[in-house]
Amino acid sequence: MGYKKIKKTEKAIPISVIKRLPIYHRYLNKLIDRDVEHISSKQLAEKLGVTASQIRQDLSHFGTFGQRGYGYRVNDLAKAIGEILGVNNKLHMVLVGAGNLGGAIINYPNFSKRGFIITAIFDNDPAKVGTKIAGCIVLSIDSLREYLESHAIDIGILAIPAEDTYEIVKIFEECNIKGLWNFAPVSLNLENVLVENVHISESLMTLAYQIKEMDE
Amino acid sequence: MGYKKIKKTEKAIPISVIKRLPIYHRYLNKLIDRDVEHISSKQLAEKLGVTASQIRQDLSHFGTFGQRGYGYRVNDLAKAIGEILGVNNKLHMVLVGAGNLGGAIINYPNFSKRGFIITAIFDNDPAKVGTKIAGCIVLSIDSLREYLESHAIDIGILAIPAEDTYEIVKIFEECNIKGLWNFAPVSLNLENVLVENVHISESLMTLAYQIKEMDE
DNA sequence: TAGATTGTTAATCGATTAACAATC
DNA sequence: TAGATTGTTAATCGATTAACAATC
Repeated sequence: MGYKKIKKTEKAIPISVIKRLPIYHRYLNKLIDRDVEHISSKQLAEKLGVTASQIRQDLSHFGTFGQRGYGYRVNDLAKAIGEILGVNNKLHMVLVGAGNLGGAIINYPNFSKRGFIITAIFDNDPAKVGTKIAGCIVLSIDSLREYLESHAIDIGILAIPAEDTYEIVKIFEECNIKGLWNFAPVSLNLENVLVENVHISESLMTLAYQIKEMDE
Repeated sequence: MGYKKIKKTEKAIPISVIKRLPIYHRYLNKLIDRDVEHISSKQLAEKLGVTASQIRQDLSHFGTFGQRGYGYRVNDLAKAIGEILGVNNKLHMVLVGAGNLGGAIINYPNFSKRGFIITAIFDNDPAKVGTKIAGCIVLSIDSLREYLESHAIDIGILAIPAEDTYEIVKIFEECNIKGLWNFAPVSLNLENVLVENVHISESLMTLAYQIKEMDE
């Protein structure tokens, strides 16, 4: 509970707004690839399954980006949202867990292009230590703390089983990590660390529920 | 847009409530493993980072599950939520994309225990066709349509690149799939298919934004 | 019984949508 | 100019929190 820091800007931006920005950003970049020059909030809304009003309202938190009567220049808007999100800021990350999921994350497309740099991988399986995944060497989990103490790491990625989570999270907390991107099937809520829980199996259960309801 | 079907029960349950149920469910099962017999909404709320009021409000959509002055029997509540979510219903799924992410999904722990059955894997890489992943054979993407037409499949899992998504989604739509669990970096919004978009890279960008804000 | 905690109603808060003047 | 579409304010809608009587 409790704010870590009061923002300087007038009002805090709702997290629901922030969560939509990357979605707008991705689609705008797709439009750039297709050489689309401009788009109205209405057209964008239809493509993304939101309302035009919501897009304009969301953007208004950050400034004015369009032209009345014309819409938005795709290039300009993509760039503006990219800047808001800080897509060009470099963030250093370490991955814990060199299993299937860890491999999938590290191989995720355009990851490094977006400024996300994985500098080391850690695993507790001696058979994996010393091997390379996507050009990055796997280190022993025993060296995680020392590594964090001697490198400036922003984000820890947890791709580990639920039962190992507590122990690993403790190390990250004690080393003052800024954020954790958590794929472990555990809901993390930490006092001093920003956490993004990727609730993979929860999302499947939500889908399953909706299918069940549809069938009556 | 538009509702597919009006629910028979008095009021539709908000999706925000449904999304929290699997989180409660998972933690209750953890408590069962630890032989915890009962828990109050207050205790549960503290552990999960929500309010006690919200937990009681959420549960009240489905009935009454606790005892005043005592709290909830962990076993009973876990079972009740499990039934609401339909965790014992079998759902048949096919996975499209036998890459790292596909492998991670199919190896996700307790997947099949929860009634989620992956019956086939499809890929467009001839080198992968015929191989086995987690005991399941990889078929050619060319046979997806025929497979869907001849088997009762509830959910399609998309673990494919963005550029292949449109083509594959079309097949699923035409074969009247009930739901799609989408890991491709595209926002899907379909008229007649329930979609759960797992916005992996969007969630990282959200975390990155928050870290940037924290640093001012 | 006295203390605790639910289930539920009411109050608050926040987010989405609608509407429209401004203006390109 | 006329038409289109923004940016923004106001209205609506929905979700969360607070409060408390019911009751174990």
